[in-house]
Amino acid sequence: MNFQQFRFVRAAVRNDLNLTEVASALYTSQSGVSKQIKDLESELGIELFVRKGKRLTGLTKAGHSALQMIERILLETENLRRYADQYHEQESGRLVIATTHNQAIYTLPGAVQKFMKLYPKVNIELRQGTPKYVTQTVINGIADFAIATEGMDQHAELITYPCFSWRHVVVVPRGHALTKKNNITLADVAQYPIITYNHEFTGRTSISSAFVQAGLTPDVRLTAIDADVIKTYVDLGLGVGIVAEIAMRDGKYPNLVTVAEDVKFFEPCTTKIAIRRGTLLHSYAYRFIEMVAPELKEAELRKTANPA
Amino acid sequence: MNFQQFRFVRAAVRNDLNLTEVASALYTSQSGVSKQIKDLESELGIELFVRKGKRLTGLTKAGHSALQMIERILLETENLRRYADQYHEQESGRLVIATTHNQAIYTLPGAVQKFMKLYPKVNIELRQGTPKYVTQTVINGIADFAIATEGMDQHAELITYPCFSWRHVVVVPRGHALTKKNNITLADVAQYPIITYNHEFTGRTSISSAFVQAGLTPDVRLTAIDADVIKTYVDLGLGVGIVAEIAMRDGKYPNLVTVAEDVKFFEPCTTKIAIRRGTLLHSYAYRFIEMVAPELKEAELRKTANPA
DNA sequence: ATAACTTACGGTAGACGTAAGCATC
DNA sequence: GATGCTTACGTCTACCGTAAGTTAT
Repeated sequence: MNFQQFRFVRAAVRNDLNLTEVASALYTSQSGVSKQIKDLESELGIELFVRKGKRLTGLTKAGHSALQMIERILLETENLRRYADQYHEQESGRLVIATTHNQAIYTLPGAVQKFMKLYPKVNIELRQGTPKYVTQTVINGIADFAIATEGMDQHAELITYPCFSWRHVVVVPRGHALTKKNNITLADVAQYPIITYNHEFTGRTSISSAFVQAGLTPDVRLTAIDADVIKTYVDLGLGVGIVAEIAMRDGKYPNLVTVAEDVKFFEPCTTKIAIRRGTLLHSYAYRFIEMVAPELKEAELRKTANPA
Repeated sequence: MNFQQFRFVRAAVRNDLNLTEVASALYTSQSGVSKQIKDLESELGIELFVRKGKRLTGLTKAGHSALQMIERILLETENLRRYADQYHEQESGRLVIATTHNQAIYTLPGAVQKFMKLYPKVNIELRQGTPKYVTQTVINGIADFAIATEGMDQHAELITYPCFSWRHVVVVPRGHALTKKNNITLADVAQYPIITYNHEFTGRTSISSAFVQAGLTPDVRLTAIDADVIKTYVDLGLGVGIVAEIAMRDGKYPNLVTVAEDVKFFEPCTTKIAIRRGTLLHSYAYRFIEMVAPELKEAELRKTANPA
């Protein structure tokens, strides 16, 4: 039993049981991976993987349980290494952040800029994707933490911390009919084609529920993954946009205006930071989080994510 | 980083930082231990031990935290091995039970006998000692579980399960004055020299508190670690014995009788089984526990000792 | 003076990589 | 036939043990 074997097993599961991929992902030879896994199985006296001839097709029942233990052991070993690193006052390394487009482009830039000045030797990686991808990336330990708004609360493996709240706003080109109307209602908005986020990719619960509650079925003509695409099409006069208010603060589309911003058609959304339970981060990761949400202090995060 | 290094660090702390002892305990060379520990320290980039010249004198602050992580990693690795063993339906191995004399001699024999028939290839080791030794042995992972009455509830690392309750009884030689008296009180008992358990070694809270509550200061003339010694001296007429009622069921001292057994001078004691939290036992260990306390089922023990 | 850790060094087991073999798709 | 796992084998790293060196008690 050694850590390398554990890493191979974990990677095998994460790479669809393709040992060739595992080998390339972990920068080693395929035959070595194969042998180490077999060695581990023989030492434990149980088969971890179901094999069909020479192909791995799944985990055995025992393998499933063993995998959980192995993942925990590796997690804690990585914690130990990170702990040592930070004790060492190390200020170089990697910082992997899983996030969605909205956060990557509208909320993170300020923190990233500050962080890069403070820790010039830390390599920042933004892993951008859907909420599902974001949570998976953190659960797998590929990213140190996540910043996103949707899809992070349903996972027992994650612990989430609220950062800030915001609402969706209605956006139209300057001079649009809605800009001339007073006392705008959601029904008024629903009379125009809607351009907003793709549900599957971005989550837009608060938007949908607002229309449902008002008894309206909006004509969602076009959906996109990020606000910039949406704004581009609204700018072209193809419909009324609904985007996060933070997406309107960059002033890059001078021809677009928000309407009835005081009406608050939609329930607020809360952007959260998620850390995998039991994960200890580098000290600079906590610094980064504090830059995004100053009220989230390292001591608190460490305590809640690592009870005991 | 490898498991051997972790084992060396753990053993170093458990063997008073004496690496020579560590080497002999783990059946390896002293120089190897020394080198591996240094290698680990250099890989982590932190000193785990405080050194005074060539002698280890303590743990550093970082070493203290690292030790906790290391112990947890080793614990879970041992769990993995045991899990595999039991999946393998393995019926050979070791079963280490930490216990006190009283349990070793009066409650365990029946279970041990049954167990040895059922699992002839399992080596049973009874680690007998004081309550403090018993708890320490389980916390260190040297014993699989403990059976004892006192001193196990104060440890957060342990989870205890009540097995059965019993009381202490008053024992005298046949024909003793107390056997002729009716309506015996504790005050009557206190008029004679008392022979009972050594407080430090065995714990005798319920005995002491009974006398305190009755406003009596008994003349505890002789204390011993085990009931057989006590009974021997009572048999010689040197005083009145107070022993666990279970110790009177063997019939080996035909000249001794209990007095006023219906009076119940002392509060009941509960003998408990303790498992270190996070420890997974061999299946045969659960079988043994069920033999001692049939209501303690494997599923329940595994669930409570291994949440998540 | 003794106990105890470190350093040096040679031997060996085990991990790694290349290449060939064989089983699925 | 292509992909992908296993087996075989040579290489080399790194762990282990012996022995000598060094530092506290």
